[in-house]
Amino acid sequence: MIAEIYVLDVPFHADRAYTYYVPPTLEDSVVPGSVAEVPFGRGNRRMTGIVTAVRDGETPEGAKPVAAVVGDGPVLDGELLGLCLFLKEYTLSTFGDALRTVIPPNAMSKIVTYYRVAPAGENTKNAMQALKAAVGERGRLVWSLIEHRQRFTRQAVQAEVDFDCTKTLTAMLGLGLIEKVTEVKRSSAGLIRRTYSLSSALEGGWDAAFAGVTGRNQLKLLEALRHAVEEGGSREESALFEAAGLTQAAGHNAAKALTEKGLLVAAEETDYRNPFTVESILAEAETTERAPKPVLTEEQTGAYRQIEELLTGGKPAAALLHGVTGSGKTNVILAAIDKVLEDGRGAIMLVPEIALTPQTVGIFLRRYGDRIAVIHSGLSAGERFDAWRRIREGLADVVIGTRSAVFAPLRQIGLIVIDEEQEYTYKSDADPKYHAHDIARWRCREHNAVMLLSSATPSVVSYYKAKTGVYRLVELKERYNGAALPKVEIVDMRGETARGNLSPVGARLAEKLREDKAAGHQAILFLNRRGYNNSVACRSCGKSIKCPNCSVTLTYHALRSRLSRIDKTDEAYEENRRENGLLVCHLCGHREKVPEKCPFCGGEHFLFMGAGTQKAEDDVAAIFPDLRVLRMDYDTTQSKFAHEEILAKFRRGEADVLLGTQMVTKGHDFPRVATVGVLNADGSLTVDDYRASERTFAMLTQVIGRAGRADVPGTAVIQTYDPDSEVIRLAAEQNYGKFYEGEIKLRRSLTFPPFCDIAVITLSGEDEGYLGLVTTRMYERVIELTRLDFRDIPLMLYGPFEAPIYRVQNTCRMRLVLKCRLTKRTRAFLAELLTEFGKAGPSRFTGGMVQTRSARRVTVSVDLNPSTV
DNA sequence: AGCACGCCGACT
DNA sequence: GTCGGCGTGCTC
Repeated sequence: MIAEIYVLDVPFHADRAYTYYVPPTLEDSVVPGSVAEVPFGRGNRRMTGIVTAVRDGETPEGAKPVAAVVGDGPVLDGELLGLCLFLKEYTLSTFGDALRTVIPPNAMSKIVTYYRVAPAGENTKNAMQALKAAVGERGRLVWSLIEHRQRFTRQAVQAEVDFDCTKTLTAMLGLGLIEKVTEVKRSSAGLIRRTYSLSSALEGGWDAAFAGVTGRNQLKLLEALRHAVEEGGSREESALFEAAGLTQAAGHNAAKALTEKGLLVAAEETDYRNPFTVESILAEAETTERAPKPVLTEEQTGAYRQIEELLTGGKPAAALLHGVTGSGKTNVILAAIDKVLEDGRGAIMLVPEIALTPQTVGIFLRRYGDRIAVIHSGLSAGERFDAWRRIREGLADVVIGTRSAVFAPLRQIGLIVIDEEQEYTYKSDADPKYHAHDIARWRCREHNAVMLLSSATPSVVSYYKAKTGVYRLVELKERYNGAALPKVEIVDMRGETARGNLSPVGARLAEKLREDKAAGHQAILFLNRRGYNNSVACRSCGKSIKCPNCSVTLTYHALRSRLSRIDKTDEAYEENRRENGLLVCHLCGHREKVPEKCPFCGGEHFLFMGAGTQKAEDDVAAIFPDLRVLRMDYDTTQSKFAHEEILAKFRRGEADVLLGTQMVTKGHDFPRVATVGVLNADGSLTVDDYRASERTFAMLTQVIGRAGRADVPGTAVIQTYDPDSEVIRLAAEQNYGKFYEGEIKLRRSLTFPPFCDIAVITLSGEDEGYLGLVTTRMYERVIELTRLDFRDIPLMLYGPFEAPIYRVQNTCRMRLVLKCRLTKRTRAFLAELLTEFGKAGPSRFTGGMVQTRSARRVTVSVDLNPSTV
């Protein structure tokens, strides 16, 4: 019997099925989807692999035997195995990356290789002598590092020395000083995490604790804990044992001893609570009753009927539910899910971001209760695995979650809903760079299920597919419960600036804020830029201060929550800035003080330009001292539950204004909000991306929809420097149809999606010159291949370009952009390119023109239809 | 990626 | 002479 096995952790160009033979003893357990331990490579090192196929037949020349099968039974069923293979081919990723996306890390046993010091024997002393002779000073150094460790990995040693330690370790291995061990790290069965902390009853803190201990393992454990506490590491049991270099058993003993001495306290807990438990939602709703089946309006019923028809058709299908804000799309979705559940199948509902859509989640939890599994990036590994198992075991059959929830291991899928389908969070930007739409479509085919995209402002690509019959188009045109659309006012900010109003809040918006306050209403202000000032420029030479590692200007962030408002031209103001804030890079996190002198010309005065959310908050507070402002942006939502807390506070009426970035525009439903203000509507239009209009339209439509939901008549004030903009005008009218018509014409004439696909090849490396060389070679190779072996695929090649942000963390990035049609054949071409590059290595790829060694690292990645171009 | 093999220059 | 750095090739 022979098995096809994908070995994990191999580079792209070696990532294929390898043929192993199955020893008779393993014939029962080697099945597709099972995890195998196999010898791989010249050294036959133990690697983890996934069996993708099994068949009878002659053992081919050179096949090695499967060493063992790990875990109980296959980790992947047929569908998910197929999904991994699909992901690999579709996104040009490795099988291993695909696998790790499809299943949670805890679900699979894996093989770990490490070294340990051989038990001291007769020949250790002799070996030490030989060691010195064989590997010299390096051997001594490595030995001193590992001598007292129970076990260690090569990487751990490599991290501490500046030479290649592989040879030294190999020599030690040969001398019998150390031994190599492989171990199967079993999938985690339990979900309880035990953490340790220093006993609070202990007087004298760490010093006292260390004074009370003599045992070596105990000291190691204590030291690891102190390190974790002081450096912010994990205090979780196994992490501590590992950091202390202790085996599980030794760690347990040490921990037990320390606990008995009263020095340590153990706590069994989950890292943090899942905020979306049924209990917490029901408690907030002050009811334990399940939400009843929603009552549909006539129009909603019509929409539902169309979807029902697809659901009962027994064939895979896709539909786009296009409904204006407030038309009750959620009701239609709930009805469709009810139908699917009645038929004994499950449903997946994707949302752009869980933390920003607590209301949607709440609605689903109230309706489906314990049948729901919630999946999002904030889950700890244990929580994620727990949710995954509940789904796989059939305990949960409604899954709601972000992008990765599309992989939920439901046995029978009836419906996959993608809410706010145009959101770019559905595209992954890490390998495998998949789009949730494509995964949903593939799975729906496998399950004869329906993919339902839903949005008030669909992406142009999806709407085109609906218009051309690829998707069924289902439209909702009425705002339900008759709520009127908010009144939209477009304010020309050029006039404001001319009148000397430098505040990001114009006169008209200020007036509305006053009215709202007087009437007891609330307002939302949106500004798509965080920080205080966008950039800081020298008054003498006009140059702005840039990040030393990246090619972007630094943003000024105030450290104190409020800077006192002083006249902008005052020198004292500048001094104030210098003392109370920092320049921050939004790409790499670099921070520095505002310099005393301009690094270019030595000038001593700086201009602080452009307003971010921090400054807007300050200005609003200064203009309206009695308004209570809540700011919600990246900086104020870093702690756990920060989103939820800010939103809850605002909902309870503890603030008058909610001011923030993109995250204030999402589907929150605040009944008391009368006014929404867009402080700078042009910000997203000036971005150099063919979807800039589409994004701006969606964003403005969304913000406008936040105004005046219930009985409060709403107003949206859109401030812009380009009041004639067609996009802004159409968004104000909420006229998607007309926006689409204009946009699709443009896309057709310029050949942009949906009339082509875009593949972006990015090359990155630290040495600029060398990167340029490799990029040129890659460019030439693309031309060669498309003239020869791949003459048949139509494409247009652009570039090489510098990436829009050329340098990030000192790594330069070059790009080749291809307009093409993504077919099997195009993918094969790109795979060939990647394989050649990987096999040959950059040095031969450039024909031997090699520069300094350390710089000779260039990585290539391909992104198909990326979320930003 | 990781490992082994084989080729060169700089040392004892 | 040989150690170790470095390039090359291959992975069932």
